[in-house]
Amino acid sequence: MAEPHPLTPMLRKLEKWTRLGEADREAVLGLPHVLRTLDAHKYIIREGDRAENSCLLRSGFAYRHKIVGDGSRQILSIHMAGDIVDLQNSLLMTADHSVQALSTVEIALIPRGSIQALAAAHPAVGMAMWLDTLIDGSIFREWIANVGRRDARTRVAHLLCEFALRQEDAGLGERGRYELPMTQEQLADCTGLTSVHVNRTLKSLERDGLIRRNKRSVTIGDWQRLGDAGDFNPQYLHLEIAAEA
Amino acid sequence: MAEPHPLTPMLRKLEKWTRLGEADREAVLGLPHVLRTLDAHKYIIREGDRAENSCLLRSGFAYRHKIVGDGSRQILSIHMAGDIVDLQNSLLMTADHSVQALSTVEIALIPRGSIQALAAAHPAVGMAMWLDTLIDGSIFREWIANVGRRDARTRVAHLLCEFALRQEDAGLGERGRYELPMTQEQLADCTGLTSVHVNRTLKSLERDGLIRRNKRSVTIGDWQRLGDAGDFNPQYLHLEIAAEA
DNA sequence: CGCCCATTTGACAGCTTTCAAATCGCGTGG
DNA sequence: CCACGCGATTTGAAAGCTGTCAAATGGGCG
Repeated sequence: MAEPHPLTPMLRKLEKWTRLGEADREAVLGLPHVLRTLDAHKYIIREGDRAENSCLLRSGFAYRHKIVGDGSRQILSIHMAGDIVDLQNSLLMTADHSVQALSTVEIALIPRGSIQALAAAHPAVGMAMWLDTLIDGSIFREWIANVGRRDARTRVAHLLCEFALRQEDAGLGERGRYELPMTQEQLADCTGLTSVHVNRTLKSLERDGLIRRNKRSVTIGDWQRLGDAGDFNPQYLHLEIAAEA
Repeated sequence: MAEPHPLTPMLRKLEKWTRLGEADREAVLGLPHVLRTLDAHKYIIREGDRAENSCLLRSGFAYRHKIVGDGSRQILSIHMAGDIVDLQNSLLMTADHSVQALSTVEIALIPRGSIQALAAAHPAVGMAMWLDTLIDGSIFREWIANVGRRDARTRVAHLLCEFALRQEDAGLGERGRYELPMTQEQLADCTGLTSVHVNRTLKSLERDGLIRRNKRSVTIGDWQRLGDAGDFNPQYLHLEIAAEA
């Protein structure tokens, strides 16, 4: 009957690679926070805002993006339940991008000062958060390569593979079939393409039997072939690899 | 006459935003390390390698890159004296990209275990390294937007602006004129273009009076106009902004 | 049932790439 | 001091992937 503690997903995330002591765990759960529920499209943070909070995504999906000079949008990453979306706000003063809800989301806002104090008082927790940031960086690097050097078909297939594994890892489904809560326009903004071309690409992948689509759900017909088509090597997600001395 | 300590640049980097205590400083300088000098083109780390060391770049330039399925290369970031290039190696097990020397470089290799121990024993240093990682991430995000949503001219101009500010910040020159130690092919791999098109773009920027070139040195004729052409907002570099509670 | 947004589709334009070949820059050897 | 060699830079012409513009179709919701 006891509700699980609202920050449990954060603990799960941090303990995926690091073992925390009891005092560390208590300190994490003891973080002050404000719970919010936001509808799809609502902003969680806006580029240029003074960073006040870090944000734990407790349920739902969100995305980070930037608007460039000509007004077009580039999505930088997609986040799902358990992700700590704005850890950089703990140390950087100004948000350099926006974060928006993709679906209805439940979030916990944690004041930056508390995150800093936690890291200072509990180095093991600090290192776990640092590790999370490092993995974030690894995914960003893969996205640079994806939009910079792959053709449309490969980019889209790569993105579909990434979602499959991350959703599976987050316990939200299996890699063979999952919900893709994004419009084709949003997929286009992830891949640096146009929605028109994403549509053609998706249909091409479907025609070739690599995926099947139904509403917003994606079924991967042939994981091996989709991975090949997407030049996908999951190593950059660091799903398995633990940190150790 | 006393040689400056080889790890001094690391201290400079870490103390740019954070104030460290005397014990912290000593701990950083006390890090075990191996000094190396590598010629241009040599690998500092190869994708897939088991990560053993983090690497402080003491002088020279280096770049990180990935090779995608069709064999083409995407450069992920450029590094210059003072940068700590492979901090992610401290916590992640496997290198997900390669790092190569762009010029002759002097590096210091620091065992991952020592970095971890340092972060555990000196939380302030750990947080400074974390902050460095966060800024890295911010630059990666800007690069995603750059290759994903800007046209060739804008991408190249943006890159030139970034180099100008970063070299100035690193104390290697002034923003109005600096050495660009890269071939046009490498510039192409930074921007997701071909070297042919980079060449045309550079000439176009030059023809319009935004830059002048001489060998590998770049003079920025009109900083304002180049910044506009490159849709450049330096905020993402977090050059000024300090962390505070 | 009707509105609105997302998905599709077609024709055409255009930015970049590709493919080659010429020129340039510079260190090396005669 | 000049010729040679090789990688980098330039240039031109043509092809192609992706974007643009419009319009039709489809699906969910009040």
